[in-house]
Amino acid sequence: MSQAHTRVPLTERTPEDCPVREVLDRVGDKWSVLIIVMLGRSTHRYSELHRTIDGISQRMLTLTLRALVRDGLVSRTAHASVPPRVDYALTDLGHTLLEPLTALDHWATLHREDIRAAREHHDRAQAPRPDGP
Amino acid sequence: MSQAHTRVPLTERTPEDCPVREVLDRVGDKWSVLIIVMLGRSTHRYSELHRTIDGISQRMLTLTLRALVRDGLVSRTAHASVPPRVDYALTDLGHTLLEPLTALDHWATLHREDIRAAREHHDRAQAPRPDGP
DNA sequence: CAGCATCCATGGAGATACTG
DNA sequence: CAGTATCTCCATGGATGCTG
Repeated sequence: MSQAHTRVPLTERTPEDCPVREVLDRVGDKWSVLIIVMLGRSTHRYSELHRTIDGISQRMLTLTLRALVRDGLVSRTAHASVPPRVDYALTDLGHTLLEPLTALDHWATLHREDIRAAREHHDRAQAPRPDGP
Repeated sequence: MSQAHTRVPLTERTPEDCPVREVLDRVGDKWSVLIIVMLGRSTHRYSELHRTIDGISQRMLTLTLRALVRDGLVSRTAHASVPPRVDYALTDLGHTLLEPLTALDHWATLHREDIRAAREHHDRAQAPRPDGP
């Protein structure tokens, strides 16, 4: 870790140059973060994730897991037992991602109400007036 | 800001309970981060953003800016001059978001090659065999 | 149990043309 | 200059049924 930063603060200007965007492209979808966080706590089987995540379809769970495995963030371990058993766990790489996500989470927890407030304020500002414009 | 953390580490389990997901829902889209980062450096006018972001359509620029303004992350200042001039800037709230985004950026910069490598490795593993399966 | 395959609805996002 | 208005396309994602 000596040359990694050629001083490109956050982004240059194009979506492709931007590392943050790369992460968000992989993890900014609807389910990845949930899964990563779940696996950050402990290893889980497919069915556990399916039950716990609540709202996710088999399709999306499978697709998302595959993507995460492909990117080396999650490991997949299939046990050749009679009722098949597959465990998913965070890789070391996946664990390192947990930290910046936690930072984001702290921000979100601290400011979610600010956003809510701003939005309501803004909506109230030029909202549809009940008795006409 | 004293009771904000009832100890919900990152997510409970549902997408709705999860603050991180809330942020990603607002900022995980294709352009928000780019804009936030641009504005993190300095105030910019509409046309500057449109030129600089490169690839963004007027439609998406407008929509994204509106959403950011609505959420209180960006401020919009219209100067009533002859050629209209509108400046966009980060609000204080927007600036605080810059920090966790920077954390994400550092992670991305550090590990983008790990992901690339993992993906290539994985793709090579059970890739389409040239001479049939 | 742990998926895969298929169909289908939604809306995110680009291209283009027009306006205050 | 700083947007709006339409049209359209396609990726995301849900529901359902089948399989090793």
